[in-house]
Amino acid sequence: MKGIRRLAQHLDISIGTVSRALNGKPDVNEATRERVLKAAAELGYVPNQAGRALRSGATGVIGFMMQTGSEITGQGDTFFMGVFDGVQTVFARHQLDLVALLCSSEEDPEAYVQRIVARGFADGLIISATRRKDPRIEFLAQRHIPFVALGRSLSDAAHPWLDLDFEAYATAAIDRLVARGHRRIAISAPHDDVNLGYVFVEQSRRALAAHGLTLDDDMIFRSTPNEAGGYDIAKRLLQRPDRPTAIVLINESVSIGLYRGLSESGVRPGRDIAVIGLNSPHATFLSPTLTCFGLSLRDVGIALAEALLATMPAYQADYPQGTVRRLLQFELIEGESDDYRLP
Amino acid sequence: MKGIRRLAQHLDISIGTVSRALNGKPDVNEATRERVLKAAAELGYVPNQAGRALRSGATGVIGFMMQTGSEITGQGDTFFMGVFDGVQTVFARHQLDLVALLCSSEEDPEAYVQRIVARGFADGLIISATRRKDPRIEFLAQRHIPFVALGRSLSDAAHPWLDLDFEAYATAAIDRLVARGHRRIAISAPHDDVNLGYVFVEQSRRALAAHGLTLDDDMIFRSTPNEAGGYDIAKRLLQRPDRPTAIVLINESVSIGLYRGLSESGVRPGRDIAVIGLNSPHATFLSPTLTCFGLSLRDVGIALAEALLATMPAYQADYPQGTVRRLLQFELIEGESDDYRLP
DNA sequence: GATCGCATCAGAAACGTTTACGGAACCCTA
DNA sequence: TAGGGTTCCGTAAACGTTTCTGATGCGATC
Repeated sequence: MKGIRRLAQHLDISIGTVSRALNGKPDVNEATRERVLKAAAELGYVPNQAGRALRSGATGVIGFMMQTGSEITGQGDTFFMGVFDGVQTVFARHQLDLVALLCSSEEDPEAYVQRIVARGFADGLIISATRRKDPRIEFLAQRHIPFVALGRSLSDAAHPWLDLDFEAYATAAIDRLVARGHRRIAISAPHDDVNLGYVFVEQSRRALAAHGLTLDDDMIFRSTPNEAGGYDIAKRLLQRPDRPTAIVLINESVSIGLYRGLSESGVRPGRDIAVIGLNSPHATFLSPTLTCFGLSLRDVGIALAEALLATMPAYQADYPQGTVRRLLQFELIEGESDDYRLP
Repeated sequence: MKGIRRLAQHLDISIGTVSRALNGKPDVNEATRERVLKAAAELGYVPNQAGRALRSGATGVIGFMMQTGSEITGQGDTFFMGVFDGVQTVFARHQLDLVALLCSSEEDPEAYVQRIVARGFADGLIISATRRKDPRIEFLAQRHIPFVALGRSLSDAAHPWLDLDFEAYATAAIDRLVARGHRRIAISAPHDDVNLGYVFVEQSRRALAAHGLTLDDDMIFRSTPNEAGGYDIAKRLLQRPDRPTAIVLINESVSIGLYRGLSESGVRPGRDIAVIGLNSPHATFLSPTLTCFGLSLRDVGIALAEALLATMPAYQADYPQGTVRRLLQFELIEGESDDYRLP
């Protein structure tokens, strides 16, 4: 005898009642419920996932989809670890378990999502590394699977999403550099396919225009969003006759690579060139310290979790239902890397 | 009509036969199997996870347990991503899905594992951040749950594990520094509770002894295994009258923090002190470049996957059964940080 | 020509849970 | 006392698979 049957037998009670007691259903005597709860704890009873999922369709699991072995997102896992932490603090209140769905770079993300959904693996999904055109979104929206996307897309589907305000970042960084006298400002840019890349370039252009400046194409340094990319940017940048006096970067890895590339030529951030970075947990541990914009990853996670629960009817008591669309703001962390000023 | 029933109806065949055809069972005509496979692909049929798990106990999922929000393991950045990538390349050959089981730091890891197992969530487990005394191991071994531990423990249970050879690292690093004339060598150490901490300190002691040197207690710099810890080490180290001339570190975050702490005082690794680090993907992007020992994270993942499958009877055709216990070796990546030599 | 073995398939039970339904006991009211 | 409501609980069906047990047809064997 196993599972709920064992528990029922032990209490000399029917399995139906045990189930109702455990799930907080109304029609069960409070005294009985106490007994059941106590016995369950003692016997270490945990409902079998498969049985529950099969009958009720609910798994108690939320999946966070992320890609492994991928060079395109450039987010290391300190990023996700921080976000996970935030998500979990919210989910813990609702007995929801968070698991990371690891989609190999060998597999098509859309096929992966379809598989996961068809298998009935999770009650809801958080998808990350959203592309501008992302078929996962249409698929999930059409099937009414509860989900939230970390990153905007071009999709028409009225789906919930959360994103970091890269426009505000571009504006703030450029304004800061212009105020310090810079006129030839370079930016780094990842693949246009991810939203950050597109948005960041366009907004930088507008921010410069607001100061009567233009963003020349050769001031846009495209690269892979990792150390090698940053290193490469440094090399390309240094051999320019009209070398930019400042550069705005889009993640930590690029910053570290750039630092290395510059230092090999004796060029020091903050003294010979101004550098502003983004989302750099190590910012204060680089040398010189990196001026960057960042935010609490935990807060990102919390916002994600709340946005997801807001789409799930089962939680409408706690979270006002609706499709959340929200931009999270960065905060400035001042360092030495942009101390370089021009008259 | 849904699921396998729909498929069976569409083919005018019984559901039993469909199931057997899909699962490669022997007693089904090859022509029928072809038809079933074709129809399944066309209709996009994917077996429901819950149904399958309930009946057969097999989920097709392997869980990689890791802790979030924890300060103790100190494995930051790309460590897990690299490992995942390796694990997946092996699993992909067997239609196994890898998911990361995220155990919040709020929850007791043993309770978490019990919950996951009782729910029948996965067919096998990879546990990381193994402690010297780790109740998860006894629990899993006793229940005969297929699992492999990343990291050794003191457990008597004859369980499979995989670990990095920290002893060899300690020996190699110390030998290298001694050969360069160093006599006052410091080491950094994380919590003794994680195996790395214990093993590393003890082996460093032995390695020094082999050269007629002793490891004084005040040359063991305990710290949290992150940037703040490394920074703190630098500060403590610099105010010593008998300042060590070399230091051996245990991960990348500590190295970065130490670099920062040193540079604030104008002390430069490789010129004023010798530094050797461990497992540092950014090693060549630091300035000066960090001499460190590292290995392919992908290989770690592959070894983990193979060790796990070697414990699962279902895969004995491909992987000789047995309990793998294996130490993975580091390789030296030479940098500038240990250029500092003494006569 | 009866028997056996083999290949192939249909049918049904089982996995552990949730939940719709109905029944028993009890209290209240007319 | 009959009727109706409420509270609590037991029963059984259902979820989508896998797998066990037979059944059928057919060729080979004696």
